[in-house]
Amino acid sequence: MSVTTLHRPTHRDALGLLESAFGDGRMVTVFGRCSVEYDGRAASSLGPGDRLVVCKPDGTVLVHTDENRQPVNWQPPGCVHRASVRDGRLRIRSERSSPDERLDVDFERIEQATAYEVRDRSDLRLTGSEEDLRQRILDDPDLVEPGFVPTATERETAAGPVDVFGEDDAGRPVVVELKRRRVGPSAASQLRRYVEAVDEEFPEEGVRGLLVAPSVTDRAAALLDELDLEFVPVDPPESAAPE
Amino acid sequence: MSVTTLHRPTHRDALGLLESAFGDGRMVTVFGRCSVEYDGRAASSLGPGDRLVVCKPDGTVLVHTDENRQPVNWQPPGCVHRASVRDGRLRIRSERSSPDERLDVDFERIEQATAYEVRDRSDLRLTGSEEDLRQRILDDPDLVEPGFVPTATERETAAGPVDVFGEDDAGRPVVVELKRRRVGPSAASQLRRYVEAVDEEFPEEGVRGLLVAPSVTDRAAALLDELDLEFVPVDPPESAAPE
DNA sequence: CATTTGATGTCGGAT
DNA sequence: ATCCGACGTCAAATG
Repeated sequence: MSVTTLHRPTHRDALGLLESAFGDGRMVTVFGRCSVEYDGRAASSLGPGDRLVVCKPDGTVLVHTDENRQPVNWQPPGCVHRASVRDGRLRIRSERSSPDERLDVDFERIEQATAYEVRDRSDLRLTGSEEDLRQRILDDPDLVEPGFVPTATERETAAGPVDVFGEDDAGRPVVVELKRRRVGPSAASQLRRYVEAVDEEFPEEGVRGLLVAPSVTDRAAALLDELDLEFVPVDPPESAAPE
Repeated sequence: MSVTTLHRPTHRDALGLLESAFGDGRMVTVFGRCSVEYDGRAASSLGPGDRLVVCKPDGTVLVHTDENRQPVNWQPPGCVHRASVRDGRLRIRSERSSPDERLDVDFERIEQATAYEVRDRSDLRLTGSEEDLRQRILDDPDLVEPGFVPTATERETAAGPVDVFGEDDAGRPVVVELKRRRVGPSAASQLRRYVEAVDEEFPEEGVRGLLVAPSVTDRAAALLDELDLEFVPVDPPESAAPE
């Protein structure tokens, strides 16, 4: 049986469904009027309202209102769900340690409770990521500049790994930082850290820093200019083709 | 009626429910075997599997598998949902412009389709954010250091707004960057940008930069040291009380 | 609109 | 376990 639904169940009947579903690894949704308390990395309190609560077998909890992509409250994977009935009302508690965090969802009315058997073997295939941009540049280094020769990716430095490392046509070391979208000041700072670290390794060699991205903000452009870093425009990885 | 559910509906019946719900601002979930195609800022393809699809009246779409806090695919608020039946199968399409993005969810089997009336007037009250940390420091500046006098928050500089700006007991300008949790190299770089900008405004005054956070990573500590920036430990805003 | 930054960010990969 | 950076990040505040 793939889906089991209770419509306007008693809190005790809902409890039975949840305990059964938590026990055998099914996903659960409960819709109804509830309040939510969270305490952990931060703390929050949410008064009564109608929400959709999703409990996943991996320990995730999501509390969704009718707005926004983000849940209003949640618990990440790795938590332990427990359901109980106190004073005739359903409570879903989800906890974890390190960090210590607790989420309580208290229902005053339950419109629907559902358990789902989920079979899903497919993996998402995504294109247009920074990884794809890197591959494009390795395939055609002239996209960066004529004569550029990549020698390493994710090359370790004292400041962390550099996206693409190589040499320009004059043999100078080149640090390339890739961004899949328009960048702000933080990307310029990141590139700066890498260049400074590589400069320590190759003193007197005039290490160059290149920010490869579709575009930069004004402030980032000013920062790059001040730091003698260079911006190389590239087409965005996937242009959302209007039609 | 607050919740309307169809169990193993025909695709055409599910279509009716969705069109009705999209029309009068109800939230919808559909659970079943589906495939998902996305094209926009990036592009993705997801083969068949059982997922919970949530459509919100604000234009949000979420496609959730039985794992992870994040939906495997989604559409942000502001999109327009449309449902249709092609070759006897339900498709939910959600689109927006600027940027041009499209999400298609194609069902081959529908286990359940539900529409919800959502009433929710409560707002989340959250404590433990960076904002709270700032308030704590304004209330008791000695948490930063004895004699520190804050003079402004969100003070504008050429590099952007500084969290807290003030003077130390010797009258030197102080730039404070706040973080609610353990910080890495990027926070040190951020503070550096602000200090350099303020230094341009107050040359020769020896502007100090203080990173106020619960802790720092080794690399960040080394970076701060190298840049003559200071780390000030503070208790995290909400200590997850173990018990 | 675009920019900037925080977030209970989440997530994956590497150490 | 921690560290680090990407993310179709999202979301809010601000110009």
